[in-house]
Amino acid sequence: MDEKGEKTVSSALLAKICGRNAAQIRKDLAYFGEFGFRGVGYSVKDLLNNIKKILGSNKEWRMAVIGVGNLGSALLSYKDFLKQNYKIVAAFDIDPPKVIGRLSEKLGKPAEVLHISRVNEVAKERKIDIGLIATPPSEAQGVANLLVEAGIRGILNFAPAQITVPIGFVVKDVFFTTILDNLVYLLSTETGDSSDRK
Amino acid sequence: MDEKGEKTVSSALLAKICGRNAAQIRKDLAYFGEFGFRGVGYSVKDLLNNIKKILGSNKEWRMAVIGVGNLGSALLSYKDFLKQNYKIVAAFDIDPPKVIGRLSEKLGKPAEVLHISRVNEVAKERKIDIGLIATPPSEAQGVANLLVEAGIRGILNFAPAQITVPIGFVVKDVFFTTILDNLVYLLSTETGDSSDRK
DNA sequence: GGATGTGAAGTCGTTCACAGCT
DNA sequence: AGCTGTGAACGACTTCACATCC
Repeated sequence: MDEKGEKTVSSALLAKICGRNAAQIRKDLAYFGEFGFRGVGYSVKDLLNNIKKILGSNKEWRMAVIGVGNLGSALLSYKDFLKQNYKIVAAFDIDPPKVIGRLSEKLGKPAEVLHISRVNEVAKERKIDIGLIATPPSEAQGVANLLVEAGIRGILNFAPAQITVPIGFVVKDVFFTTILDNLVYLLSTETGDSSDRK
Repeated sequence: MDEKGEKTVSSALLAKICGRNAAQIRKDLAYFGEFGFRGVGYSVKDLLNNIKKILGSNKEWRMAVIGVGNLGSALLSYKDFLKQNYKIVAAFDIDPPKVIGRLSEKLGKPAEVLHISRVNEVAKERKIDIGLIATPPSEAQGVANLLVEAGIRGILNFAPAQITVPIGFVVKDVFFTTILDNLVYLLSTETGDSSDRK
């Protein structure tokens, strides 16, 4: 909307777009502050900024990929689709030489992949906020421990393994198999519902 | 538990394992039928079968990967971690020759990747139930249309694009960026909460 | 007039607590 | 005695509806 030059937006319009109730939109926004103007709506620009502040996407988040196999490579090349404020600033693997060769072929330039043992040092240097675990499941907890030691507070875990971290750290799992199970449930109940529920 | 030879399990134990309330477990199970025995608990074997039936994981689900780039390759090699009842039975791309070379190197055997134009024909032959879209976002809707035409009712969409399908078809998105946004929100609220909420 | 912010009402899901079966 | 299945109590979230302000 901002790009389209829209100046204001109403809760009713936002609700329509998101497929929710307008009161829901207002309640949720009002929870974080008074962003709107009665009789007018919300300033698109201000609302955007406020939401960014709320979600933490006003600051740059620096990420490292750990495990440069198929999935890790996909993440590295996926970076074009990441929002501006996410940056992949390092890649680690247990066998960088092997991986670098494969990656360089693909990317057409020598890729930098560091040995996992350097996480601690590099985390400080490059101010890494978040680690993306893309290792085999057997290594996931070990890698998580290294990340915790390195003071990296956020972990996005792609390995199909349960990971635990001390309080103060946050892990979020990306288990596509769970979503697949969900899809299959919907398919087998045969309701013919095409919506995308949680 | 079944593998460990456990014969029965109580809602209290299941609740502990899942970190939920025991009544919740009972209510949820009771919704689908009367699986338990008063004074005893649930038969592990029976419960397992019943849950499989409910979730639709008692039947084999045949899947195709569409788009064999980094992500698609990752999916193809991920198959070891898939449950027994999920099978990847085909891979499609717009440029199979190129992809096959790259894949074969990796897998050490000539990989079979078909041209996307053959989806319709192959979907019937191989009884494909589910399509995994791993193309660039710009191609996602087009591929979805092909899958729909081919009568593939389930789509797991990895491309960062919104896809719509006719009623009777089901799309589930795997947007790891959404989970990343969520992680970042938790990190920036600084609550130090390490749990893995929805 | 028109859209927000918000108490009040309503709805939905969770937990309690116990009757009933093994 | 033990544990399920479930009505009733409870709590949380959603929607309504309107006073309030631009």
